[in-house]
Amino acid sequence: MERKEISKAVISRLPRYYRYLGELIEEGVERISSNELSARMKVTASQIRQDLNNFGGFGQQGYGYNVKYLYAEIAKILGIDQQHNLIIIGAGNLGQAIANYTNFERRGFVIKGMFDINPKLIGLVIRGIEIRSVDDLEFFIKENEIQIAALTIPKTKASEIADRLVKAGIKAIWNFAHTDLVVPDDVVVENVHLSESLMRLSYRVCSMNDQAEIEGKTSK
Amino acid sequence: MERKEISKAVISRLPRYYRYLGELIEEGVERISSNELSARMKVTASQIRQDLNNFGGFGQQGYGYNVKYLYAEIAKILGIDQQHNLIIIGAGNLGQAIANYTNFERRGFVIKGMFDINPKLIGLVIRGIEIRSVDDLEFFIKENEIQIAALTIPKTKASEIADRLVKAGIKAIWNFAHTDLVVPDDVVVENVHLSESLMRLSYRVCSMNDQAEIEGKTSK
DNA sequence: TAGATTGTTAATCGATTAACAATC
DNA sequence: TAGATTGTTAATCGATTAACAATC
Repeated sequence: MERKEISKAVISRLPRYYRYLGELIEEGVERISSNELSARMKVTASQIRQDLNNFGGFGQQGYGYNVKYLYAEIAKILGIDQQHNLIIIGAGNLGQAIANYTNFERRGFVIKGMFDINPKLIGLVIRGIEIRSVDDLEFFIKENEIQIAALTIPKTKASEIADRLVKAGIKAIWNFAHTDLVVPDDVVVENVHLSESLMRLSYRVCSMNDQAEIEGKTSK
Repeated sequence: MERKEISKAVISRLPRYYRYLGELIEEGVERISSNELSARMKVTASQIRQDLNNFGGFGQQGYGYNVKYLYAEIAKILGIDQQHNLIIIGAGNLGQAIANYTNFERRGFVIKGMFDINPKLIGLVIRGIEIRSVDDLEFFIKENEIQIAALTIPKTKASEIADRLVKAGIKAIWNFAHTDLVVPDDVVVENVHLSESLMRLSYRVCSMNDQAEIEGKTSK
């Protein structure tokens, strides 16, 4: 069964399609054409059709796409129709923010436990999730069939913990630490580097300022 | 003064270069060739040279790049050699996580205030930053020359607050709400959509599983 | 059936990589 | 000077957009 490799660009657009389709369902819209969706999402209709056709023909000529059907299909593609067991390592503000975000659960991401090294935090319960000692990490992962670990700890500890996670058989790391983790090929790492995001923002603010200056000088 | 438009891909790589150069400085490395850096960062040397040459010739033939100099130059390009005044709107866990992250300050991002609508939070002080009522938003922005607003509030309130921010003269929004904000062309929006990041992770975990299954069937 | 809109192929555009002359 | 490595041009690769035949 030959599986065409899907480009990263396509995959990263899928969640956004999913979000818009969810909104359409809430609005009670039953069907939508690539053209209408294109206008809403500010992407080309061509791109929408190309992206979707990587996974199959979900539409119908002359009709468009059935919103609910497409929504469900994208959920399947993203794997959010299945349950994913998750742990959070690092029970600081960021870890707690994730633990408190109930929407993840609606997408099948079930937070089974939190871990920290701070004795003051260990034993606390957040939204029904207990904070445990990192000493119990390996045992807990196996016992609870944990697939994903969110890493919300300082970068100094990150690679050490990542190694332990890999050895314990974790499938994926959602990495918030400001460092690039080195893991085997069959372990997925998704980085959320907030400081890099903020720097990109800074660049754009500055280049916007420069532009305004130039225009101010030349036109008026 | 003709400014060549720099592609988004290049800009999004700059913070990563910056991070690696910072690590090299810590290690006491004085100079580095595009080839050595390429090996560390797992990108091609060609890409490094191309990326940097968008902004000027920072290297020297036969020598490579001076680490400290390049580090400082990238800081200038990103605008993190300047101070940026920032506010956080939404003093929940995520807002507090950002407020507590002292590294932002080292890059010139100074958090001047936090805002919330919850009376229980208003008046609290986090790391010297007071939580204020959103009623005071417009006054505070003008009084404190705020350029950037981090939006860590639920999506239902996001566009209303975004409109107020734009009217109050904010230059950039760091948007953590799960919605696309509509703002004028001269206002920058940088999105951090955590749920979309988690869905991408989910996709990759699932396609990894599929692959393992296929290989399991065909090879052994 | 006629009109609408998809699925898909072809054309274009942009980004990455390779190659090498310039130069420290 | 000879060796190393950049800056930059050319070649390749991939992603986006346009076009249109297929078909509901």
